[in-house]
Amino acid sequence: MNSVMRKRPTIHDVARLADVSIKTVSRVINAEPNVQQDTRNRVLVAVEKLGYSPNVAARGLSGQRSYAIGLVYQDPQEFSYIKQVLGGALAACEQAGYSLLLRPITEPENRLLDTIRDFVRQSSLEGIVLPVPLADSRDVQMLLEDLNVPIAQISPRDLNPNFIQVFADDEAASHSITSLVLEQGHTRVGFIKGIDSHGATGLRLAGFERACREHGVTIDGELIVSGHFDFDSGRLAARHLFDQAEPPSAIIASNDDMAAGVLFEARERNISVPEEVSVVGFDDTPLAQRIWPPLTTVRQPIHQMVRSAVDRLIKTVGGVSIDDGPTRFSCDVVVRQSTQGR
Amino acid sequence: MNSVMRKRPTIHDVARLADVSIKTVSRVINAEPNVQQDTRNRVLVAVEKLGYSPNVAARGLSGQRSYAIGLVYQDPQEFSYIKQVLGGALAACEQAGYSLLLRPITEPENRLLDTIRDFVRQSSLEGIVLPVPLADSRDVQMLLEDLNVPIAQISPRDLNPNFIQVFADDEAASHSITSLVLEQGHTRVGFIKGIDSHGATGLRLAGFERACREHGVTIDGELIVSGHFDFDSGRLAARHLFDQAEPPSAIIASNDDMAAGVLFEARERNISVPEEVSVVGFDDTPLAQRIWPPLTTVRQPIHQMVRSAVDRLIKTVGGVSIDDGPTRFSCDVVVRQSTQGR
DNA sequence: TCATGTCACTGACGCGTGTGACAAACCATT
DNA sequence: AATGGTTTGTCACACGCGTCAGTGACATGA
Repeated sequence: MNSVMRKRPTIHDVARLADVSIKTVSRVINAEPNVQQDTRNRVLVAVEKLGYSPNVAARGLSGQRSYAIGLVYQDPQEFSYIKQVLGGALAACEQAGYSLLLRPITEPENRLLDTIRDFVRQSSLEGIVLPVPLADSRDVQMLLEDLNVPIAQISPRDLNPNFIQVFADDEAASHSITSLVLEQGHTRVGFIKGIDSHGATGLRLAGFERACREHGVTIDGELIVSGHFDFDSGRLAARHLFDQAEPPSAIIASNDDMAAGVLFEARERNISVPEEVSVVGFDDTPLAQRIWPPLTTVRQPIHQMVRSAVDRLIKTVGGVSIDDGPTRFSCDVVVRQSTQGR
Repeated sequence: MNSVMRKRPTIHDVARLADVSIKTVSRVINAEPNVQQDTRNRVLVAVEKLGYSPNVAARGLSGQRSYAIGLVYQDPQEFSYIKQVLGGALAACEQAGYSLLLRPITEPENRLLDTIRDFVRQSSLEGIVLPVPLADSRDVQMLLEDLNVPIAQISPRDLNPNFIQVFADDEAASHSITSLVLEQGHTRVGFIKGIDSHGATGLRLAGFERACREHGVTIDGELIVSGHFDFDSGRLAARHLFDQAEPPSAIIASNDDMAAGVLFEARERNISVPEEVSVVGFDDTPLAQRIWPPLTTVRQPIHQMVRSAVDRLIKTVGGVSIDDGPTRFSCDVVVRQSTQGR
């Protein structure tokens, strides 16, 4: 241990160097008004010189704040969704000087509330980000309301102007991609729904149905099957569709993982894609480009959505009142090789 | 705002309820000796009753600690590796009452050191977890040594008994899976290396070569090509191998993403897998089960590896000296349908 | 001239916890 | 009865920052 033990500079060191009081330094750091320009400059120079950054612990202790927000998510097989949520949340937190704490949920449902309560307590969280499907849990909402912790919901089912909410425009996206398929001449189109409790599930189905109506294609109830947003349920659904007397010539899955299941099942049955059946997914996960054929799919701006939500969450906990209400983001259709006309 | 504003209980509240001094509560909480059993129990009951947990900010402020460790990682396309690293690190942190802070790296190399320095400073990190390839950066190592922050390296290239390091037994794993292929009768086996700076790259190649020697198969330098651990480089490497006068009947890729590239390229050329060429990967990512055919691959116990590393990191920063040195974990071969005998 | 208000800045205090010195009470063993 | 260890309590202080009351200095208007 021959290296010099440099202690972290404190606000006092800065104050001494800039020849002002610590309060003035504090004002500069926190961008408060009422500081003369040249005083402000002196302080900033001193901060730079010492490499000062405020001690989060002390700041939190004194201000009764933690500058921490939490992200609670269900730990899925296909992780790319959460990866993007994470990225967006981190970006927002970093910019605002907050730290982001993670809590993946794997426990059975009954321990969920305790887990979240402990999470909030232990880390004194000031806010919580809830992606689907947790965003929809009434219990969780009530718990956090009770704990007085504001939440940001990512794509929840129910609109609520009192909460911070962001959505992808699932109905429009589904309408776009369905129209694409219909305009390629498909008339029997299968649709694989997601989990009913997801808000996106209903909207994606609605967009599908609207596109069908607009293109004068009759909707066959037999062609609408349920899935659970995972690979296996996609396979199962595909099996169901392929086994019909008059199977569809195109299948729209509500996410990429299920679309991958469809491709897998088609492959097992020697049904060629896209020649015999077109397949589309949702989400544009990395998987979409790695399977064969590469998936035509819809890309949601998840990163930006979450970033926007967390920005607002941070403003809220910081005492700035906002009135944006729920925000809806538009999606892009990404055409690849799993679709073709007939 | 009609809900009662319950304040967080403090150590004083616990002391009052248990009818002891705060010092004694502190002794119990921090597992210090010299507390009688029934006193300890009284305190624990009070803690339970109040739902008390020590204020991290105050504790950190007082003890000059932050109870935070950081995870710095390069943000790759294929995220499942980091997902597991994250899981292992979180598990270790949660158990020890630490919080884990994340810093994905997307910036150009030259800002890397500044980014890490800021990260450590701002959050007063007590330790840092470095997965590959960051674990290998000499610059980063020196920076953190200079900042006096211990590091845990996940699968670094160079053995160093002074650092906390964990490894998968890549040589043995590669030997196993290569033997599997050779015993199926393949004699021309292609091998796609990873990035040279990765420690695993050399070891996986070594295991491959040892298996070849043991099975009396001559190693053709033409069949060993380089990749970068990503899908595109896997495709490129496959192109190179398929274009040879005498192409291999089996290809071993150093990770799943590259193996997926091989499958993709084979598919584009109508080369059937596994009938005409067997393909194996490494890592057992979710992708391995979703592409067609499902990949024979190697599963590393990444979660456990990281958990063990972070456990030791936390012990180290907590002042407990450890003498385990680098630890090596064994891997499992997962046989699926991308390989067959000839 | 004086009252009033605004601006720039100061300094003591408190946030909740850990630490360490010290003392008091209790216990078991000589 | 003397000794020494164990258990518990008391008290003061430190940690670094935000808060808040308060102090001059200066300008404005009556």
